[in-house]
Amino acid sequence: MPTTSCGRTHDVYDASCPCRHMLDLLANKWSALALGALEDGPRRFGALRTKLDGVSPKVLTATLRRLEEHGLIDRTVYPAVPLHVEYSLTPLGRDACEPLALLRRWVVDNIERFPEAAVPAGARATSRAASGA
Amino acid sequence: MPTTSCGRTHDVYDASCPCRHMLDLLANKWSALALGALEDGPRRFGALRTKLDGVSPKVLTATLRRLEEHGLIDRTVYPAVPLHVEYSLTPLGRDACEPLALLRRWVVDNIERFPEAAVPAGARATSRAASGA
DNA sequence: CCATCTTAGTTCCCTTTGGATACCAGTATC
DNA sequence: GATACTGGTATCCAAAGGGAACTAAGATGG
Repeated sequence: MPTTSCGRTHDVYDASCPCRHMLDLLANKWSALALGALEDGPRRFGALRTKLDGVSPKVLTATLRRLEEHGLIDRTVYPAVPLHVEYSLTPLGRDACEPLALLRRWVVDNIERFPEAAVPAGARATSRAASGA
Repeated sequence: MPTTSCGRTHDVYDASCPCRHMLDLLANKWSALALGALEDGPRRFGALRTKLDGVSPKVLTATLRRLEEHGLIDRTVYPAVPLHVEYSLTPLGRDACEPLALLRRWVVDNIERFPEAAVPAGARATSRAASGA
C-alpha cells in the first residue's frame, strides 16, 4: 500500500481519498490533451481551442479553470487590446505531463491493435489520417 | 508527427482520428481503476464492485462492457449456481495497464503537492487515510 | 458617430453520462 | 415457502458534455 512522506496511506481505489479526486481530474480526455498542449510552452485560449480539435469554448474554459484550481496550470492576463490571456504549466503540471504523455503516446502507438468494430464509423472513413496526409 | 507501421498518421489531437476515441476510453477514472484492478488476475463482478469503491453497478457494467467491446478485457461466464462471471485482461488490456498504472501511481506519489483548497471538503476530513490507518 | 474586427470567453438549451437506490432472475438451502 | 447469493437491470435525478449564438472592451476605419 503506497505511503507518502507524511506517513498517511493514499489509495486511488478509496473513494474518500483525495487521490481519487485527482485521478478523476487527470484521467480525463480534455485534461490530458490540454496539459499536453502546454508542454511546448504557454499558449493562448484561441490556440488551445484550435489545437484541441473539437472542444467547445465552454468545455475548454471549464477544463482550464479546473486545472488552474488544482495548481496544474497558470492563467496570465495581459490587459492589452484585444485581450491577451496565456495559459502555462506550473511545475506540478509539468510533472503531471509525463504520465499523461505516456498514455497519449501508448494510444497512438497501439491504435492498430484495437478491434475495428470498436472504432465508431465516423472516425474510420472520413478521417484526416485516412486521407493519407 | 507519430506514424504507425501502415504509414498513416495518427494524432489524439485530431477529433476524427480513432486515437481520440481510444484516449476518451482510457483517460477515464473508472476505466483506469477497472483495468488496474484486473492486473493481478481475473476478478468477478462483485469483487470489482468492492475494489472500485464507490462505483454503482450500472456504471461498472457500462465500463466493463465498453472495455470488452474495445478488446481490453474478456468476460467469461461460468454457468454455475450461483452465477459466476469473471473479467480478465486481454494482452492489449495488459499492455494498456502500463501507462495507466504510471498515472495512478503518479497521482498517489504527488498528492501532497496539490493545493489543499483543490481537494473537496469531504475527501479531507472524513477520509480513511486521514484517520491514520 | 456608428459599424466592424479581435480575443476570450458566457449563456442557453439539449443530449449524454454519471450516480444512488430499488428491484429482478435463477437456484440452492433452510 | 422464505431467504440468501450472484450478477446484473430499471428507474429516477443530477451533473457534465456539447453546439450555437451572443457578450464585453477597445482599436480601427469609413
